[in-house]
Amino acid sequence: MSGLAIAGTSLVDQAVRRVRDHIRTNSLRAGDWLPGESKFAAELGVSRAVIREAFGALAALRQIDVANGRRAKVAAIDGTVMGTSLDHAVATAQISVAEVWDVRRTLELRTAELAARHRSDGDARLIAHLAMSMANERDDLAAMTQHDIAFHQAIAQSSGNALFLQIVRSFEELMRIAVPAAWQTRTTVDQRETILHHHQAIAHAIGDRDPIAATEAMSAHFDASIGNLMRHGF
Amino acid sequence: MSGLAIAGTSLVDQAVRRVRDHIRTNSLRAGDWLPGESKFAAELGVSRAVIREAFGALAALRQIDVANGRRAKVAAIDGTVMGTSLDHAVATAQISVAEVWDVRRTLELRTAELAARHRSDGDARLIAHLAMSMANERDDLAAMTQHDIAFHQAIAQSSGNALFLQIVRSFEELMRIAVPAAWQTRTTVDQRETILHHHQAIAHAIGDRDPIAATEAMSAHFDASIGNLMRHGF
DNA sequence: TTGGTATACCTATCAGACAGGTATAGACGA
DNA sequence: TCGTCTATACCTGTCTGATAGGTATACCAA
Repeated sequence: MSGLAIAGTSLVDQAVRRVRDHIRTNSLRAGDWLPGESKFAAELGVSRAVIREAFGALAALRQIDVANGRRAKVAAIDGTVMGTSLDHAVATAQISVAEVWDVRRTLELRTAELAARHRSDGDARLIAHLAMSMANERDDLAAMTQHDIAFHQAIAQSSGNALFLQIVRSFEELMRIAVPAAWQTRTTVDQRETILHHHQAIAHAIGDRDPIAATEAMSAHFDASIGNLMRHGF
Repeated sequence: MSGLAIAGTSLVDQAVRRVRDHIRTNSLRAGDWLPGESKFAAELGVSRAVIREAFGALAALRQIDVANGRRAKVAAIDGTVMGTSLDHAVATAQISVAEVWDVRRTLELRTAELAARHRSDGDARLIAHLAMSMANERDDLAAMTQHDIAFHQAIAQSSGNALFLQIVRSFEELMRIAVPAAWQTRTTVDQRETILHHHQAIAHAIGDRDPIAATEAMSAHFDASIGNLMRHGF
């Protein structure tokens, strides 16, 4: 009706591109406001429904935040996008947990190394505290899982590289399922103590600002954990 | 009006969850069909507009494919989601190119190692061919960039781990800008030859099934490339 | 100056309508 | 009997217009 359809792209796609361009052209930063839906609708000569779908798509990608009553704003970075993608890929059997864990291992050997180099004193305290909490609450599976996840994220945070943190965060959903499952395959007290010691060894190495030891401790940790996962056919 | 609003979640959010649940509950795989929009609308007691926005959100996340006239189907995995997230994060200054490149380096040292272990003969041929193409077309910046990107993706492909490939693919957009930029900071013939030799060394190591040499060659490659990027304040 | 309220603006959702793409059952010819 | 073509039912893409309800701000009163 109104507006020429450009080469096979839907109006919604064009709207998405227009909003992205607006962000780039005006060098908007996280927290900055966008014009309202009607503004974009009028500008593109399309109905508000089209812009709504475009906003919805960008909100799904966590590039903008929308809320009832107020205008949309540019969103702060958020690892949940990659997280939900991973979940979907695993749920539809396009990627195996073993493959995800290999990627995790690769990244977390590096975050351990970087954390050992760049940690602040507060970082070191938090990491040590989380390793200790895991040991203290070894009988509360849910609490221990939570600490385990926080432990790995704290290390990524200490690496000083925001992207590592976001990616490690995206593993959270999968860890929430896989960590307790792996823990329950460890039937002897010995096996469980080994895992807890690994965490403390990592914390110590980072506390000592020893990158090599940190990498090795993390490597040993993954060898033990992943080996177990694989043996149980995850 | 119709349907109780559950604790602050919008109807669209509920619809998104419902569709995701449908996929999981029925163990749908990539390519499988979903019910039509009206079916979901009737089931949830909401208007079709709500379902459309939900479908749009999932399509933006590449979890489903929608097209005019036919029902939506479960989408095959696609690294562009993380790619657009990266672009957005970099464009809004939430992540620096240096941070992305550190992550790239970390992952690609591993893909080089895995490729050396798991490559097929066809993989090795393709990788060697791309390294040679880069050298042959060293004067055509666009063609060389394309081959460079394909080279790194071919290695990730040869790793045998689909997730590595998807993540490496997500760097494509950034590489398309950064690779030519970096190339133009290399003013002497020597500097450029070095980069080309690095690529061929990687290809050889993978061809020789030598994981250690492959890792080292990739490491040397990144040292040279990133060092250059950093010095020019990217 | 302070505090509260009316109001303008904005998003969330609905209902109904129409245009145009896809797929398939059934008609038709070989 | 089998292949090919077409009419049709179903589906998505988009529009219009309307209502409900959340937010923020200008303005008035104390």
